[in-house]
Amino acid sequence: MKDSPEDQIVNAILDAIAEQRLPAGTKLGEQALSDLFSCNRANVRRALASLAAQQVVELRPNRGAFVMTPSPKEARDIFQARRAIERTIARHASGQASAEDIAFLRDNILEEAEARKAGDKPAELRASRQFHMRIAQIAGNLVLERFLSELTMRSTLILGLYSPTGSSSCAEDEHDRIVDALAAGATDELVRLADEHLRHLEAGLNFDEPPAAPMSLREQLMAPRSTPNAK
Amino acid sequence: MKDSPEDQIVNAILDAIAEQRLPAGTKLGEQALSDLFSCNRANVRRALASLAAQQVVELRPNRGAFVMTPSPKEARDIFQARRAIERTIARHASGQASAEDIAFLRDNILEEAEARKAGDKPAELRASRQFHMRIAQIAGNLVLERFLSELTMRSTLILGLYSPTGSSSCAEDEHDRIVDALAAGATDELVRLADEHLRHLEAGLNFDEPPAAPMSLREQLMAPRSTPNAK
DNA sequence: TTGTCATTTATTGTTAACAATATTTGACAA
DNA sequence: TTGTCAAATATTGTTAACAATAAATGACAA
Repeated sequence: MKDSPEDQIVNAILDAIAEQRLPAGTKLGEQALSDLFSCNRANVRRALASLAAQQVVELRPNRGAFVMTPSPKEARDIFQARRAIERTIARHASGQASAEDIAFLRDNILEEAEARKAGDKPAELRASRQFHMRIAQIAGNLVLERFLSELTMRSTLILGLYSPTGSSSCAEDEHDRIVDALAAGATDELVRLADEHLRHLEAGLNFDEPPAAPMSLREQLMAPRSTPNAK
Repeated sequence: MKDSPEDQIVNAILDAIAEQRLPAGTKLGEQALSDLFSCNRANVRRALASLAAQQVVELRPNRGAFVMTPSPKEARDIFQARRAIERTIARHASGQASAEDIAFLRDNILEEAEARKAGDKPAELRASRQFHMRIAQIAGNLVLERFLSELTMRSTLILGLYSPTGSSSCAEDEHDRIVDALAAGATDELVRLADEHLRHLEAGLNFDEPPAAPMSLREQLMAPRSTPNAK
């Protein structure tokens, strides 16, 4: 059961984006990737085509592949779609959660809180994402699960761009109450909480100041310092 | 504004599937495609990777690419997801349709009816699909629009597999009433009609007899006749 | 005839070389 | 210094050849 090199690349990039290690706008050079994963460029190319089909990567002809930079309008669309899908998921998950599911989710909340306290952003984001995805699994619809997977990925990019650092992830007590409703089989309550939860997340965004300029790998390493130019 | 060869292939295949000219299970050979579109295999490969990411094509390692054959369980998931998404779309489209939108939709209904009378299945399917997609455009959410595009594509495959030939497409009077509700801005009514419409479509499926065996291009041309074997 | 197996053929997977296109660099002039 | 332009470099796009794998063919034996 070994993954094809192409899947490896796709998954590695998706993971990196989900944990905000790859910010929006980062250039994904073919050479760099084929070196990293020690495979030929053909595989890299196919992987990038897959990611582009999922709208996670933008393919500019003759320029290369870049991590997608969602516009404010796209951000709105994505969160709107997320609400529609997560509400549906909540409705179908209600009453379907096993004891292990509930245990997993409670444990996951602790994990996220710890990561937040420790200042480990990647771990925090990973836990938060797992929370939402686990509920999707409970709902048992693979199509909705895949859609949500794509949307959480893009949400992470949005948070990285438009979130006044810090408010970027979910309020943990909301997760708490969601598990309570899920365990109690309170469908309407669960749907309401899911919707509210996402509205809060979206409300924390700030589109006023333009997103930080797209970075290349070079610029990330050049240490911007305090731009020593001026008059 | 010319399409890249890769996009051409992707769109040609999507169109063919949407009009049921390419049935589920058809093998998509790399050579055949690169000949058809007179491009190199690298482009074909990337196109197939994109289609696989959209779950419209299945990639079997060392075997090639095949038009996806949705299982009954997948069919259920797909229609469930479609209801969730089209309901949301209906809600957002309500009150947003321009006069041209309504005119287009009314015209589209006629077109579909004519195609049906003429026995032109591809034209009928194309019109029906356009109907749903136009409403998605009115709703103005590109994410939901793309999701629906993928789901209608896969729905067509499902209808081709599990529909007792004939009932395969939408009841036209339902489309009529949907346009009425859309034009009147009757949101709740519109959502209800959309949901019902999809339930009717799904109810017409029959999973009892197994889907026709996966076809290769050869078998499609060999003229199956009445299998002259027996005792 | 019918089933099995080795051989042949076709198809997919991989790699490398080359062409076309951007990007960077550095020289030069204002 | 600052702006512009040409040369140099790096990156993406295309193509062809080869290797690995699966499918089809045909010979052979029962």
